[in-house]
Amino acid sequence: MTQSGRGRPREFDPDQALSAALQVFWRRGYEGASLAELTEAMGITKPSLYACFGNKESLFRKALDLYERDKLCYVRSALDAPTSREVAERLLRGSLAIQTNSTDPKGCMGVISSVGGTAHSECIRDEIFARRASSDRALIERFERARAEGDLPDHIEPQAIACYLSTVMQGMAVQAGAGVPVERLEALIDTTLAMWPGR
Amino acid sequence: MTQSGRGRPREFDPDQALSAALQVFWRRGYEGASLAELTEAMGITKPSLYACFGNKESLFRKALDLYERDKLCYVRSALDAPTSREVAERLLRGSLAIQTNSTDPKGCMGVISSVGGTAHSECIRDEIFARRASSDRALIERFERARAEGDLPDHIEPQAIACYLSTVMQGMAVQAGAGVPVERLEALIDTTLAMWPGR
DNA sequence: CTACCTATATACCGATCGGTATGGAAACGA
DNA sequence: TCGTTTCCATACCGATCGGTATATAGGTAG
Repeated sequence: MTQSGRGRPREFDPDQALSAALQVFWRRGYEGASLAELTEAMGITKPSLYACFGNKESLFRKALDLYERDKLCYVRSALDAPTSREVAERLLRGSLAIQTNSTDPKGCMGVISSVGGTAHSECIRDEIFARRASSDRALIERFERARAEGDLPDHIEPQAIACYLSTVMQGMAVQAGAGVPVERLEALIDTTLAMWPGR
Repeated sequence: MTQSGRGRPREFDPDQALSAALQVFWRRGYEGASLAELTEAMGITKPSLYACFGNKESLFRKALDLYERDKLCYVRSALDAPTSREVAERLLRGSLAIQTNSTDPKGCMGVISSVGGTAHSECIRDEIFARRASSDRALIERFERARAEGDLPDHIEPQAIACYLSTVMQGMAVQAGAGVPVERLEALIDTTLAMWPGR
């Protein structure tokens, strides 16, 4: 990752290679993605990968950053929705959109990489849990605001409804990863929104 | 697995060994569980394992059978509940009970073993998907009956509400596997049941 | 053109993967 | 007691794991 201008320039585009790595990590999870599959998808050799991205773990973190930046950007705008119901709808439809994209792997990369696996990848799991916790905090705060603004009944706990919504999203990720067709998941979203306890 | 009465009898209890294997598969998933960790937990050597259980895949299937028999037995009785809401409640509380048992691994073994992983374990995934599909079918049929009996409003599609409920359960499994404390998941169940659209 | 620097390609590292061959040790029927 | 049958322990199999040493190819700065 030096690129000082002196010496032979690299022959591949790091952004493009990282994007290819993201696809592999997304489909296989951290441990399921082998160096062989990664380098083949990225179109580079192992020494090039290590020179540019460090090791597998740091490559995964960079891929996770890219994932959040490119695929999870809908979360920010979803939280800006005017009512709690619209927040929920944008989050559900946004996550469904990325989880069933025809060009990307099905399901959620965070779920896929944080479930199961050996003891060697505990720090990876912790990393994902930390990011999820920060996202959950933002959601709770948004629903606290919603209750203050009258979007949610007083008997609804912001933390409970936030936990509920992210549970539905994670369950939807499992379903999408299992190959459940989009139409069924759209019906699932409609069902969820029909029961939403507020504006 | 012969046990014909002739020759030296084995020194371990296959049921006990299988139960230990289930713990490992449950915690690590199919691919995350190594033969080394399995044999150590089971207290036997690799040749004993292969003589008694076949190979890793067939050991996993036997462990999955045991899992369904011992841990998923609540599903049958849950479907016998009188109303749709009670079906949902028993399913949710039953799955939470096994997913947060202090002695067992957290989360759902089916989810853990069907998410991510390499291409070598596709048949394992297919096996789990098939079992899940059969369980989903039973749930849909139960909710069809519920609608016929007036437990569910006519505008609720049995397939949609069944998909919704299993999505919540799978999301809860992800949360439990991520270490979310039981109390929060109990609140999640309460939230879900409070929004349940029927008796 | 030269000296230097960096990327690439190949081959390799020890460790671990799932799975097995082999050689005794132990319990059965006779 | 004897032979047979089965189990167990050890060592090993090729393949793959993540990661790297080495040498050559391909550029830039002077």
